Order: sequence, then C-alpha cells, then structure tokens
Amino acid sequence: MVYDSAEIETRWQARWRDARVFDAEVDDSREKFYCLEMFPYPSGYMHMGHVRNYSIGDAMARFQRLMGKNVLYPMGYDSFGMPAENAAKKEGGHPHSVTERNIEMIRADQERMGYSYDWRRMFATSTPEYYRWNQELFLRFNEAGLVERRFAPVNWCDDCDTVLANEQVKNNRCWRCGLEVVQKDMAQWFLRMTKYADELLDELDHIEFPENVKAMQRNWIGRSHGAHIEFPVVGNVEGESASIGAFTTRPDTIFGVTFVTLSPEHPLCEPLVSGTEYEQAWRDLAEECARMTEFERINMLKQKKGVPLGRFATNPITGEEVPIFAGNFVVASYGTGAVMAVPGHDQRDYDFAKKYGLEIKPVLSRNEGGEGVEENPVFDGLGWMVNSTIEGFDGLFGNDAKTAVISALEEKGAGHGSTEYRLKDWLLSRQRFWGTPIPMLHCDSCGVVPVPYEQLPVELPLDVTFSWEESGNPLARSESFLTTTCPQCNGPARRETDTMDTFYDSSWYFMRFVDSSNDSAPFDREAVDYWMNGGVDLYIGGIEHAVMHLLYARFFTKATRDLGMNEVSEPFGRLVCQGMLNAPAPFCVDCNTEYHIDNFGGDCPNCGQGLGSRSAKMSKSLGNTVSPGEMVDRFGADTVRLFILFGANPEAGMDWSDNAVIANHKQVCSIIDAFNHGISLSDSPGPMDSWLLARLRVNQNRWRECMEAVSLREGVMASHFEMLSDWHWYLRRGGANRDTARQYLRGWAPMLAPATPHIAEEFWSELSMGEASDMLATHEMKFYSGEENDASILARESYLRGVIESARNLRGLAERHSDAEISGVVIQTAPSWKVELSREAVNLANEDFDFKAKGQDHLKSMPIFENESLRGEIFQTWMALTMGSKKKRGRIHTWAEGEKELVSSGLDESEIINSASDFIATVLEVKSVVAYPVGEGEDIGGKARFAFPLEPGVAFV
RNA sequence: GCAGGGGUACCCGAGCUGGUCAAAGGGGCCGGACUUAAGCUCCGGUGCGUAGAGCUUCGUGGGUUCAAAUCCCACCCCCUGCACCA
Repeated sequence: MVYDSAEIETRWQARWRDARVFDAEVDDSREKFYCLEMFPYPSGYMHMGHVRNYSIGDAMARFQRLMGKNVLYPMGYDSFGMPAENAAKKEGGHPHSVTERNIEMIRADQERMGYSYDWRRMFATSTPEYYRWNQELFLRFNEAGLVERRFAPVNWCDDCDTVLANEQVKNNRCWRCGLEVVQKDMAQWFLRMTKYADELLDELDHIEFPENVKAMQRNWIGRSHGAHIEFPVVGNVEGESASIGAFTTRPDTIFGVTFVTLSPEHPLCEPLVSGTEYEQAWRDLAEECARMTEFERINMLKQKKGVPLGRFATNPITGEEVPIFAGNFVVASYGTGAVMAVPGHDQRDYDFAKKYGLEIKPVLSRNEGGEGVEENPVFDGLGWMVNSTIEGFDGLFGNDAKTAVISALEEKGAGHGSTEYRLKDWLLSRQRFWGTPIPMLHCDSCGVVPVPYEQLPVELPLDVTFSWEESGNPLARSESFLTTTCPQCNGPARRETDTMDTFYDSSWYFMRFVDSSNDSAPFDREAVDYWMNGGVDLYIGGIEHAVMHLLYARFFTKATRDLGMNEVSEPFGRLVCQGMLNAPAPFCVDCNTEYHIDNFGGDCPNCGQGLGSRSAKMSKSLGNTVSPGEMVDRFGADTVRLFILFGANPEAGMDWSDNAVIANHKQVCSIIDAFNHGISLSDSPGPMDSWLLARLRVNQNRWRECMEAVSLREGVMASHFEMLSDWHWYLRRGGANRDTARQYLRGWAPMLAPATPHIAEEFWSELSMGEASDMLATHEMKFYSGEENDASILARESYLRGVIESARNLRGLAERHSDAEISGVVIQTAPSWKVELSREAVNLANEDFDFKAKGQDHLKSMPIFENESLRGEIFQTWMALTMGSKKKRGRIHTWAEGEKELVSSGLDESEIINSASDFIATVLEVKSVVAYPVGEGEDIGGKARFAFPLEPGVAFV
C-alpha cells in the first residue's frame, strides 16, 4: 500500500508543536534524562550524517519519555566560524546574514524529520545573547588565573589567516583547510587547561566513554612520570654557569648516560657554540629542522642526525663528563627540549651513538644477578641495575631503582621526581572576525585591561564589509569597534581584535541549554545541577570530536565548577559516537583510490584499469552523498528514520543502500496494514489470543532492555520486525479477535514511536476510538511483570512450531524414500512411561539433584524400572534426559523453563497436534494429520522409537 | 613502534558471563503459492549428508575442558588514533 507520509507527518508535527508536548521544566519529583546531540555548524541543508545523529538521539529521547522520565532534549547551532566568513566574501554580504539563512534551512529540515526538541531552548552561538556569556566566563576565568597572554611560538595557518590550537593541527596541517602550518612568534591568549591535566586524565577511568575515545584523550594528555635532572655544563657559558635540564622517564638508567642531546632550537645551543668551529654545523642543522616540510620530516626521521656542540656536561650522579649534541630527533616542545642519552637502553640513542661512534654503556640486566649486555634492538624494559659506579644501586629493580636514583638526585639538589604532559595550554585567540570578541582592551598607560562586566557584550560590528581582496581580520580595520575608553584611566584605548576559537562556544553550550533564556547569568545554578546531575545522560556525536571538543568541554565543566557555578565534574555521563555513513563509490584496486561517482562504469583516471565499487564515507568530493530531503519526499521521515536505526547499531559504520531503504519502506507499509486489519476485526475469541498477548509482553521486555542499552538496532528489530511477524503468525493460526488485537496494537504503538513516531501517533489516536486519549508523545508506558503462565503458553506454541519444522525437514527426506505420493502424516508422541521419566527428571532437577552421583540408583528405585522388557530403553531414556551424550547435554539442561513446565505439567502432545491438525496439514501440504501417543495406535513406519518427550516420531504416508 | 577496536556462512550483521549453536535478524539467491503476468504479496529453502545418523564450519596454529564461535597463548590480517614524547 502507499500511504501519504507527508500528510501524516506534518499533521502530527503541528499537533505536537501546538500542544507543546516537548517542553521540559525542572521537576525534582521526577527522574530526569538529558539527551543531547553535538549541535551542528549550520552550513546549509541537513546532511545524512546529521539525520543519523539526530534520529538516534530522538529515538532515545522519545523512549525515555515513554519510560516516564523528564526528558530535556534541546537543539541549537554552533554558528561562529570561518565558512560563514568565506560565504560572506563570496556573496559580498555579512557572516551574520549567511548564518541566519543557514540556520533557517537546517532547522526546517530538522522539523520535517519530526525530532522532538524543546525548541524554546534553541539558540545560536553567534548571537550576542549567547556570546556575551562567553565573554563573561572569560573574564571570570581571567580572575581565577586561568587566562594568560603569552608571547610564544604558535601554529599559523596562512590560508585561514589565523593561529591554531595544538589540537587543531593534524600531521602538521590545519584541521580545517589542510594547509601546512608554520611557526610564528606572537602574543596570544591562552586558557590554562594544563591546570586540570591530572583530573582530566584520572576521571577518564570513571566515565562511560567508548574505549577508543578514552584512549585518544589519554594519549593526548600524555602524562609520563619520571625525573627532571640537571646536567651542569662544564665551564662557563657567556661568563656564567649553566645547566641543562632534562626530563626522563628512566632515571634508573642514569649510570648509562654517555651524552646529552638538545633539540636544535634549544636556547642553550647558540651560547654554547657561538664563535666556535661547531657553530656553522649547528646553524645548518637548526635551519634544516626549521624549514622541513612534513614530507621531508617523515623521511628524515628515519635517520638520526646530530652535531656535537663541542662542550661537555656533568652527570650529576656519577660526576662523569659527557659530550653535548644537538639532534634532530629531540622535540623542542616536549619536556625541556633536552634529553639525557642512554644508548644502552634506548633505541634512538643507540642508533645515534652507533652513527657517531659514541660510547654505549649497558646498566640494566634482564635477569636478577645477570650482566648488562649491549644488544640491538636494545633492552628497554625494566631490569636490575648493574655497572653503577656508586655503591647502593646495583641489584635494584624497576620502580625501586627509579625511586632510589630520584632520592639521590634530590639529596644532591640535582633533580627531582617530575611529571610531564603532552597536553598544552589551550591557545584560544584567533585572528578572525566571526567569533566571540575577546573582552580585553589595550591602554597605552594601563596596559592590557579587562572590559568591565557591565559593558558586556562586546559586540561584533555589523557594518563591516567582506571581500577576498582584503585579507586579515576585518575587526582590525573597524574604527568604530577599535576605539574605546580605558575603564581604569578613562584615557583612549583600543579593543583587542582577536576573537575566540569557536570550540570555546561549544565547551559549555550544554549548560546553557538547561536555562537558555536566562539574561542575568550564563545559567541558573539550580537548573544546571538538576539537568546536569551525573552529566548529560546520553551524548551523541561523531568520533572526530574525540579530543578537541570533548576535552575542552570536560575542562570547562571542571573550571566552572571551581568557579562555584555548578556541582558537576564531568559533562557527559554516557557518550555514544555514531559510526560513519558510507555509500558506494568507484574504486581502483591497484591504485587503492576512490573516485567521484561520475567515474562509475569507467576506467581509473590514474592507471586505466576498470573501476570496481567500494563502500566509502559519504562525502561531497566523492559525490556519493544522499539527500535527506529527497528521501523524505519519496518515503517519508518515518521510513528514513527506520532505515537509519535498523541499518546498524549507533556505533557501527553503515552502508547506504537504496534497496534497503525500499525494504524498510515496505516494512512501514506492512505495519500500517497490520494496524488497519487489526482495527477492523470483529469479536472472535480463539486459542491463539493468549499466545499473542504473551508475545507482546515478551517483545516489550526485550525491546525495553535493548533501548535502555542504546542497542537501537535490536530494539527496532523487536518493535518493527518481531512484533509484525508475531502478528502474522497469529493471523495464520486463525487468530481474529478484535479485543485481543486492540490490546496487542495498543501495546505495540508506543514501541513504534521512538523510530517511527508519526505512524505510531496516528495508530495511537485511531486506537482510542473516540475516547479521550493522551498523545503518545506524552504517554507513559506500563509494563506487565509477566503473567504466570506466559512461559508455558509460549512453549506450547513453539513446541508446535518445532514439530512442524522438523516434520518439514523430514518430508523432504520422505519424498526421496517413498515411491507413492505423500498424502498424510502420522505423528507418534512419546509413550507415557517416557513422559513419566521426564517429569521425574525435571522435578529432581528443580531440587538440584546430583544425577551424576545418584541418578542411576534413583532410576532403579522407581517402580517403572520393574518393567523388564523395557529396562534397556528406560535406562537409555533416563540417561538421555539427565546426562546426555559427549556432545549433547541431557534434555533437562537444554529445555527452556517453559518446556520444563510443559513436561512437568503433564502435557498431552497429541492433543496439541490434533487441535492444530488442519493448520499442520496446510503447511506440510498433506491431506491428513493424525497424532497419538506411542502404543495407542499402529506403529507406522517404525517411528515409535524416535518418540521422545517434546520430540515426537513422525512418519509420512 | 605505541594505544584502542575488529576478523562469524554469498553479503551485512547478532552471539563471545563455555553446553539449548549448523549459529538470530536483514539483504541476495533458489523454489512454491497467489496472479493473465509480475518487478506485488505471502510461504519455504539456502555447509555436506541423512526417514531424523553422522561429518565439516566462526582469521591461522596450539592449549584448557566431558564440551570452545565463546576461555588461555602465539601468529597473521584489517580499521582508528598518536608518534623520534625522552
């Protein structure tokens, strides 16, 4: 059937909106659920990645409402950023108008999908109503000593005309445009995130993030424990004594130090070599390292390169004098930019020492009491100290050795235990227009002065023009913006023209959502503590934010906590990173390259081979994107949502497939048919009614478990697939009762709501039959705690299905073995003595009877064992029931609860089969079906011997 | 190199707190029913084998166990992130 998806969907969207059903308010009496998706950068229409992200979130928000939770589910726009500036340049407009337009476009798309946001809370970060709080927070951070203006070497992107944070440089390239970054020395604003390094790292153990995200953050923070050791330079440097500080994680190898290596940029290099024969070689090396492109660097890294600086440093423990080198493999920005070299136990040092003929001193042994030996590859594990030139160290192992060396250093005042981080302070300032102005100003007499709170917001001027001709930051050219008065001396002052990194905006937006219309504070304390208690309950977004956004947001939450603004420490209780959306793209196996879809069916532009196809991430450059709008027009939002959720679990990657979308659309149509049919039934009670309702309860419980675990694929399978096939089975088995159907459908409709809310709501209102009915969107589901006899009702039917299934298999075999046409089936169920034995076994099993030890004796004590002619068979049956064979366990262990119940309640298998004989005859395509227990009729085909409880003997005739 | 995640039938994908697992579900394919005919809908089949046996199968090779897709060890391969980080 075809249904008018657009009509149904837009009608319900309007009704939800008019009834304000998704508005959420603080309510201490109710359990809250804060469901959040990473808010989008509004770049135009919504794309499929967004659809996936929001469909997952909306399903969970709707599910939790059905569970009776107070659900906060907001949406907003991360609307500062470069693309709007570029668009403004292209169009000759202002980023503000570009942004407003894009927000309207994406919002319309989101509304058409039926997402259940509380739209009252919507905001865009590029509005003064939002960014004034960015500025206020900045001032408060400044007061708390978290803001620093430093003159420092920073990463600069020429294309984007701005500096970048460490986190925004990937492989030495700009994260946004891919251009190689260059180093520049500039005065920049930093947020002191390193203050929170330990907490950011340690708390990772206690939050529900995917392992890979945690690993990436740990890696990024990069804490390592070790020692800071001072190596005094022999002789004076520029007339003064000097010392090289080095960080090492292996103080236990201090006796193996045979040289010291500085990074070529190290500030001591120049004074050490200045005016010596070594100066030129050092200059060459330093210059080479400075101008190395990424490509060259990777190649160069394969070979260690260094130059002697002609001077020596003293090992503070041993007093030995070792030569000082500059080496290309020492990173200036990590630790102190200097390393103590232990070629005996560090591969890089070893390679370097071999190349330049330096001494190699093994000072650790692999075995207790062993010797230190030179090896390649070197032994870099923990070992026992040997060859120490001072008493008291040899024989110490691992951490004890490290501790001993550190104490010795501390005693001599030559070093101390130390912890280093890879994490750097957050470089916050950007030389861009479309961002939050940093609320600072520069006064000739007072210096750098914060803008007073009451003067906030510092607004971006709207009278600025954008063009490709003028590069740089338009703010720096806007006199109206620049000119101001110093609040301290009332003299003339210039505003800071740097704006904030847009990641600042998204570092606290989840807290703004709890109270987004507040115009006297970023957010209310009570609201944030209610909604953010335990963090956002479910946060969904892409893995690409694993380090940057998620780390900044965690930092902000802790920093604002310490400002007394909330009592939350971790912003996100549970994080789900949705997988990639893939679609086929032309692919050349030889070149291992994907091409634009225009190349489908053609040859590889590179090598000329015929192109195959491969699933690749949807991207504009490949052209393999799918337009959500088009899909919604064709199939409706419900189908698109169902496809997205059924296609793969949230974390898994998923492939777009037109066929699968069509298949899901059919599924939606079948469900609609089922409801229409179900509503039209008349009173006709039957034996299948209790079965159907039992199935409803089973499916509901399974569905709830899956949804709670955010296993949406499994959840949807229960709600949109299992429920339908059970309905079909009910009809096939002759079920046709109006009352039962209504109960089933009323239980089913809410289950449909998370994935396909519009049809679910439509059914729900149809089922109300004129009664005043709540909307499904605000309905709270009731769950049955499982009626007592569900298990046996279900077991009875699955027994029948099992018999039919095995009979069907046997029919195939029988056809090959029988000359005559098959016309009937005779089913012999287990003889009463076997049933009796099973019942006894099941009852014993319920009491944890030890069959291994006492089973045989127990059998012998049973009256039935008196029957000598059956004794052998009785014994075999008993063993099959209780012990099983090598490969198969006894039946009492394999039967499900319901099956055991059937057995112990003394079921009459023949009765079950005979009562369904017409049905069985139809599905087995035979004319007659006869069932009787073994012995109560002729043993047709000698099949009596197969008969076992729940496994009858089947003979085709 | 380090870290994290994986390798299940024609494909996707569940299972992986050991037995009820020849292994859910979907897609594809094959067959049947319905139909003038279907690209529609429904039903069934889809490792080999067989009037119910048995055999082989969950990356490869070992091991533990009465019993392994599941637990342990080694190896191979794939994806993701970081990377001369001292």
